[in-house]
Amino acid sequence: MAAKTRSDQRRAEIVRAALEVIAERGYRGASLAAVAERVGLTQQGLLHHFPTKEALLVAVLEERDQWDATPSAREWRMELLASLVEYNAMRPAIVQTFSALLGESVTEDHPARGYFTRRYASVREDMARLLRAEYGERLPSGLTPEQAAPLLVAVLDGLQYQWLLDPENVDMPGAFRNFLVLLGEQGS
Amino acid sequence: MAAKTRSDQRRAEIVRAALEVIAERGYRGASLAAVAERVGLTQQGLLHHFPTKEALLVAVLEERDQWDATPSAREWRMELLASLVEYNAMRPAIVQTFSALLGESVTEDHPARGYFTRRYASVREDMARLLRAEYGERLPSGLTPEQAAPLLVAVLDGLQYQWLLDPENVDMPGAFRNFLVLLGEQGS
DNA sequence: CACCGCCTACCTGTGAAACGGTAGGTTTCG
DNA sequence: CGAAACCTACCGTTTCACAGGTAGGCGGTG
Repeated sequence: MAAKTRSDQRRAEIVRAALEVIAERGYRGASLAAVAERVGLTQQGLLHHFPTKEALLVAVLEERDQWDATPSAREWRMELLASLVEYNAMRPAIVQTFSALLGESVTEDHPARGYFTRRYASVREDMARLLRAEYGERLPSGLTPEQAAPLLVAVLDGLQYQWLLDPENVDMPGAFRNFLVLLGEQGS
Repeated sequence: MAAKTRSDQRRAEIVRAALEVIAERGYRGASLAAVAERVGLTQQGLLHHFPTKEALLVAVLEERDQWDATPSAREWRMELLASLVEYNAMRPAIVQTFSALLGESVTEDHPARGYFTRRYASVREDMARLLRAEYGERLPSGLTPEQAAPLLVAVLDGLQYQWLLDPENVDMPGAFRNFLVLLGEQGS
């Protein structure tokens, strides 16, 4: 599937440009004209590939889904999670895109709201599974995987905001590793 | 100071309305007309009290500063923090306002960016202070207060997003209490 | 108390820009 | 030749903001 037709290539270019513009201005602030200009198109030329602005957003979100579906279908380990954070720390643009979208998505009738709601439910499940694989039914702290999973996700997101706002003073990968210590170890 | 002149009352009304509209549409999506209508004014009438949209945002942020400055100047305890989360869980609107603003603020040239950067630096300090008062130089896990503080803040924010997106399935106060267990106790 | 002038709090009117989207023509390429 | 890719032209709406007018309360003065 997904033959590399000329059209598909163009669409991929546009989606990448949209990621950038959304990172800079958010979804509401991202104009079709700005995205179009970045790939050397007019706004109407862009609308030929994506009939509405919302269709473009959907494509962006789908791109993201394929993005972390690649690490061989949700069979991570704790170590990989830490290195994922390190990887993210080298790509502020992409982190910024989805942090901005997450923030917007809590507002009413936002077109990404359903996506994020579903996604976080699913990510929490994945994380609970991962924690169970790592620690069994009880973490060293006594929490169940289902209790710890939302905290793990919250730390990932929360650290991203602090880091995006002040990358000089917030060591995201280091902080996350500290959290893993918190999860895994009992008083030294 | 701050005599309750007619003007000050009006401004307070407007700020409250702005909080609501921002919660629903974000800052970029919040139109002056929508805020004005909510207090029974025209958009131009509103601009008499706040000369620009940005001035209104500044007033909203200042309101927030006074908001949690009231708990007797940063002398909280861990217990109070948990009950603050419970309190927030009863006021989704206000949480939504500032979660939406935080999300937007990571985009370029956002007028609230400086505010949030400063605020988070200061909140991390406050939290480190609080943790030190509670646990001394080392938490049970071995982390220093300065290492744990960003994690505490991250959990607070991250949980808010998960809860706003899916209040039925995310028990924010409960999850936060679990985090306090993680911070304070060693395996049961 | 009557009058007057002024300042505050609004209003109407207007504008320029940006927005997403439609319609329809033209080029390019297989 | 036919379809896909892209453009020009346009439209209606919404946005923040400016300009200028008006109504009403309030203080001072005769």
